[in-house]
Amino acid sequence: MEKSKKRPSKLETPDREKEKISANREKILTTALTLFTSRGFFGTPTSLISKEAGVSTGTLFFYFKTKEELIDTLYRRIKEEAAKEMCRGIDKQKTTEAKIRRLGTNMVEWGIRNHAKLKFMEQFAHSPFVSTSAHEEGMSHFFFLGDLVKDGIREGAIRNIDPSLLFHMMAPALSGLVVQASEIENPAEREKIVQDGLDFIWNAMKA
Amino acid sequence: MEKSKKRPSKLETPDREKEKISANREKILTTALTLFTSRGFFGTPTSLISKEAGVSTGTLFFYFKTKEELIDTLYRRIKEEAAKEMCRGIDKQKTTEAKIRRLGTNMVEWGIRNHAKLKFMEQFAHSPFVSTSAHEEGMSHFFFLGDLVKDGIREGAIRNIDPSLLFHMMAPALSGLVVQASEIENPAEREKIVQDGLDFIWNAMKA
Amino acid sequence: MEKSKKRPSKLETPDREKEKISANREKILTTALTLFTSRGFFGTPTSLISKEAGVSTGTLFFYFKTKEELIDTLYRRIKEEAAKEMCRGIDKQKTTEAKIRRLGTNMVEWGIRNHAKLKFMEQFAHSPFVSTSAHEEGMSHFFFLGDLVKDGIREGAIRNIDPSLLFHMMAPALSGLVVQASEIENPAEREKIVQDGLDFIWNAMKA
Amino acid sequence: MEKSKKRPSKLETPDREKEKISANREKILTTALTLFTSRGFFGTPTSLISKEAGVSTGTLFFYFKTKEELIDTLYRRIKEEAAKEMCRGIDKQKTTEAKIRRLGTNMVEWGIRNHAKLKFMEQFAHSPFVSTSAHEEGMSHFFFLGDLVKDGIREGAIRNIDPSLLFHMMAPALSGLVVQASEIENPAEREKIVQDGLDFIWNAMKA
DNA sequence: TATGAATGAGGCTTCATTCAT
DNA sequence: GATGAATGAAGCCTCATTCAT
Repeated sequence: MEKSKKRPSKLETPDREKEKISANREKILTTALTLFTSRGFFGTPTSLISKEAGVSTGTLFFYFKTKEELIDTLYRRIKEEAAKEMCRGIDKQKTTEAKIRRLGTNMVEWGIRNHAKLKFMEQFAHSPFVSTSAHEEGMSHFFFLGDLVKDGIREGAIRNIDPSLLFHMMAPALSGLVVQASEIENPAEREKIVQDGLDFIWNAMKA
Repeated sequence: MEKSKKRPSKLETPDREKEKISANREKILTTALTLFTSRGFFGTPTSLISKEAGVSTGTLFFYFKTKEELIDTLYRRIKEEAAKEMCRGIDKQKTTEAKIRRLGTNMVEWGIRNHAKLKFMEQFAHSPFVSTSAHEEGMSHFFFLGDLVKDGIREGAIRNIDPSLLFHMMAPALSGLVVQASEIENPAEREKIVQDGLDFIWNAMKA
Repeated sequence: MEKSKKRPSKLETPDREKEKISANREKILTTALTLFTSRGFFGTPTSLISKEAGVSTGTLFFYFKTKEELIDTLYRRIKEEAAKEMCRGIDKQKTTEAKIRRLGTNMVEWGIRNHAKLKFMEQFAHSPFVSTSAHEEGMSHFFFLGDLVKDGIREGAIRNIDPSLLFHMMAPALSGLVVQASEIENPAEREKIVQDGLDFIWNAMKA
Repeated sequence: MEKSKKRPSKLETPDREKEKISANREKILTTALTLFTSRGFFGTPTSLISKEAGVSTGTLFFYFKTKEELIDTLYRRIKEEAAKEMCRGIDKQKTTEAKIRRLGTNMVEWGIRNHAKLKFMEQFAHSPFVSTSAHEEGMSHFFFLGDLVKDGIREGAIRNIDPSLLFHMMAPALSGLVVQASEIENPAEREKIVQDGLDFIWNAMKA
């Protein structure tokens, strides 16, 4: 209704204002991540988040207008980070198979280093607590996957089936692999699992 | 005044009376199923369930001691039904591949006829709202799958990888297929999708 | 969104269901009346109302969906009662002057017997806390006043000025009289004030 | 660093410094006036006032220790202004009637030019949000009215009734007139209404 | 003077659950 | 079996006010 007259930002603050940085804001996000994954969205009162984060209720609602906005922010961030991590080094791979395998490895490695984030994504991937717009934004980061698949089909490396179907079967399978792999401590064993899993996926889709 | 006229216990339903039958009870379960899938567990107050079911709050809590017990009952029922449906006619199939394919077709057909139940399973498969015991009981109905896989590996029909990993990649992939297929109206198109999906899965696991 | 399927009311309950009678409901209304007049709308937390009424928070919100609905109900009731009281015996008066005087006397007497209600009306007559619809309903009970004035003008008993203007000057003047009169204990003195006040009003409007 | 350069105290504003002058302070007062009249006291958070005034929360509380002090200041100012306006040119009128009529005209004209202030006075005239002391100070500006009435009675121009009663009936009637008149755009029509209204009032009180 | 992040008490409302009828 | 009024803990969020910069 009323537009905030956005005072001209001082020179010191460059214009990437979208994501203000603030120690408290970050503490809240980190704490919320942990709590949401371990207790669920409704199982985590905002009062608990602020207490655990060491700030007051007021502070939480100063940074996030609603509880939903908090989870949305978290969701967007993590999806973006995951997507970025996923495609790391993919363009250096020559074959489609190599790309797919690299992508899987990336995901597994990220999942192991970021257990909480992985669980968060698993839990809220289809959750109604996350706004549609956040879901869409989150999804958008993975569009490159669709392209990769289409290219693979065109080149004859991937079986010619509906890319959407392929995506909706491959993604949860990969997800399952990451979860299984990330639960294994021993690096050698884990490597074995990951390779088996990637075989599974690649066999499923290869032409 | 006369208490418990010792109801004639039919042979099929011995008196472990876990599942009392009553019109109101059923109405509550049916209503809850729809509401839970469309609004989520916390988004569905018990008062709404009872109102929509046309009974009083008291009645709901007469049949189910807590809200959790209601969702547990629902979960157990549906998992059991899904498992029963899944293995229908499997023993008549000769090869492992045929069995796997039959199983997939069963699931898809059931998913189409029982959209609400499918969504319910998707939503609450990993949900903390469902008690651990219900989750375990639900899972137990699918043990036969593990056996099927192990047999397949022993026979050399299925690739020799950790059955648990295989299960945790195959199950969500199948799930994805059912969801995708059940969203397609045209039977011919759907059949195509299903076959492609089953190819995907079988290629993934075959030796 | 969803219409309550209004079960067929049992024979014992005649169909004037609009205003359910319930000891608790009445206690809440009475308590709220007192508190609102002495502390204002925002100065009176719902928790205080329920505490003073001797019921739980839940009970208050069982009978009134929101705090606003509570004040609305109160407002409608009191306006209706006041209007009913105001026109008591007016049709028995022959002249317009007699009618106006009778009406004034009625108001004063009612105001003295119902001090809290009088203050409530004074305070919330133009208040934004009361919904527009309640304001309109409340006003509607006083339409007969407009008719009375118009009749008076037609008959030549009242000066020919815009009835709306007349109403908006007479009403608050009468209101002022009631308040002033109701603060006087001694009946004789009070009677004097009332007569002076009515003279004031009648002289103002008479042709 | 140099503190209080001992501002040159103009003769008109001796240093009782009750009313500091500052652009920001004035902006806050103006904004608050508008917001309070359109949204009420409790409906207007201090944060909204400061935002709309284009200053920070801190600044608002620098000039006004509390929210109540803000409304008090506003109330005192407006009452004083209204009273000053009301008696403009009254001493030049010879008869009591002329004085009363002049006073009414003054009020109406001021009310039209200062709609927000008029509404503010209407709304907070009996409000508990305004401190008693502010109410008393505000009232004191209108004492001259009491004197005018008493004089009128002594001279036989005004009917001999309790001046307090008269005041409490006349004031709201006049108030009603101002509101009604100020809602009319057309100057000629308005003039008509004002004259009718003043007739109403004068007839009410004349001997 | 001016800023705006930080505070925390307190307000309104929801909802699972009980129990007398 | 069935009803629905009653309960009260707990949740989300607002907002006046402070204070370090």
